Amino acid sequence: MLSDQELVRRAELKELIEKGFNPYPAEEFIVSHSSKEIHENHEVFIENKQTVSIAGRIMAKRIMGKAAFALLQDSAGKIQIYISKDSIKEFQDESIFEDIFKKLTSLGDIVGVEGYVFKTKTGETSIHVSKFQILSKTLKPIPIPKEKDGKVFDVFSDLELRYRMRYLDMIVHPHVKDVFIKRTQLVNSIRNFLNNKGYLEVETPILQPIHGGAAARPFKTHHNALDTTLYLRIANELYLKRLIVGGFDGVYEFSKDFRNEGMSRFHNPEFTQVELYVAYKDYLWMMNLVEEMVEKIALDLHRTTQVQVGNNIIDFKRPWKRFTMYEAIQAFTGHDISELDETGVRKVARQLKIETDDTMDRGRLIDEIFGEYVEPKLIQPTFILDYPLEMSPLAKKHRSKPGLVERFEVICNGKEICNAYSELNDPIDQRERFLEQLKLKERGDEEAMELDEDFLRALEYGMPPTAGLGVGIDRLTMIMTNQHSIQDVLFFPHMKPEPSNNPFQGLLISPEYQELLLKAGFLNSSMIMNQSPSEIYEKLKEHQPDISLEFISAWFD
RNA sequence: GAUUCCGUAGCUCAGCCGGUAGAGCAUUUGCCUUUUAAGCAAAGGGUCAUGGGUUCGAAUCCCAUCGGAAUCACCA
Repeated sequence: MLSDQELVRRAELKELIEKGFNPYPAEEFIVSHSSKEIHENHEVFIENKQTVSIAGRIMAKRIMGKAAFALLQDSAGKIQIYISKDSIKEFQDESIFEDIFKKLTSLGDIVGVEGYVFKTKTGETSIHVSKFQILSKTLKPIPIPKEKDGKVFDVFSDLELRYRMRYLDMIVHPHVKDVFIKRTQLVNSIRNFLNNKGYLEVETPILQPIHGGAAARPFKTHHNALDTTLYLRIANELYLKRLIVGGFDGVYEFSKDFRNEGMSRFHNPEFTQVELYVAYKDYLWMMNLVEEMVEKIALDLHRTTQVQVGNNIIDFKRPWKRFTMYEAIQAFTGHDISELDETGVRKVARQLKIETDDTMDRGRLIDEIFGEYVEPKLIQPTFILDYPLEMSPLAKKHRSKPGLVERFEVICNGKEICNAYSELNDPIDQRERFLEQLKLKERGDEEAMELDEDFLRALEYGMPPTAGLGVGIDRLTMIMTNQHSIQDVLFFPHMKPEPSNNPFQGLLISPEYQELLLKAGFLNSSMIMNQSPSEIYEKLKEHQPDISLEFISAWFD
């Protein structure tokens, strides 16, 4: 069903065609200036009565009989146009104003105009239009907010619709684009930084027969020709390390990774990391690189190391604070757990009112204490180093502290933004760590890592000592652009699939029974699949007594 | 998964101790040649998320379902 406004626009479209105007012309429209360029040079342009041509979307229309003002929005901003019977009659037929602009141009339509720059009585730089043309007719009304004295009216604020229809969101809220421009600048900043260091950007498989490199549940798919199971990668770590084995000194990849887990303002099923591996380096060296790189990102994006995030100002200026995990826990809880065994740590955890259970080993307990008492309090970028071995099956054992690995994370604004190790390159130790993971898997840990024989084989051929790093691009972008939710730094955040016009999609049910189902309160396929055939039978019987249970059961096949 | 809140016109929202569905913007028509939330005059537009219950009567009260948001939990 089309709304009255949609019907009106379709009628306008028809009339345009009947009058001989193509509402979607093929020819190039030559744009001479952007709205921004005109505003920036308005004094010169006005003095010279500079002729400009500009294209964009009509965002406001104010008609006063034989003259009118409209706001044109292009990718750079907005500019007012003035169009009247007199302003165009020298170059085009008067009817272009009377019929086309006044009657057949709607808010949201994309138009092209030509004219000279001038200033109105009220002092607004505008274009005095001599030629007007519709370049694309819109069929749906656009929820345009109004603005006066800094107050905004009728903001298009439905988050679901904004995320589902990001194109509409950005038309209506152009500033949304700024976040994404910053995101690309951030990626470019990292890429330039790593390229300047001489590291090679590479691509590795997204479809993997064994999902490795992280602890997470994967998305599973199937390759028909080979009749094998494949997984969307949860990380690319093990492939990049194979490249280090193969002889590259430094490789990195911007990697879309996929994790089949819950969603929140910090989690999207697909997200982006940059991973970097550098041969002959260790995690201490990597800390300096991270500091330098993130400081540079802040400078590239903001020309200062200080970034406003929520109520805090975060300063990325080097050097950042460094704590070992034990030091951090002692600093924030007063407990020194460095010498305690599992029982001792559990006792401390209980004192700190942390819920514990018997499946938690020492490493997990420490992580809980850290996550509860330390992480949320670290606002300024802070290195936490030397993690318990149990939680890091791919990290090298600490050179001097038994039970720990050479690993660091950077915590910023209460969240992890990167993770790095001196990479484990001892193939025998690595095999043992994988076997530990298998034991966890047998105990029901769905996120324990798989044993990857080919990766072990690669290590057996020898991997140089290597430092590795993973940086969460989405979370870093959230901090660098002061966004509260990961959905605000992804153009198209994951959403539940939109209900289609056929609510019973995926089920073989004829239209007459669909009607019956709707009448009985079954609105879509999931509501049907959640019920047993006999439950549905009982309900449908009330509306249509002669229906049979067998008939309904067939829908489930 | 838990708790709380929300779903009324294209957009933003009001109406909710039960009694004929409202406003502004948007849309349509008329007037208006420097307006800027333009103005003035008029008109059209709603299965009040869905299904059921209570009732003489439900947008309003109750139950269930669907969808969304926030916080928490999960995400080493």
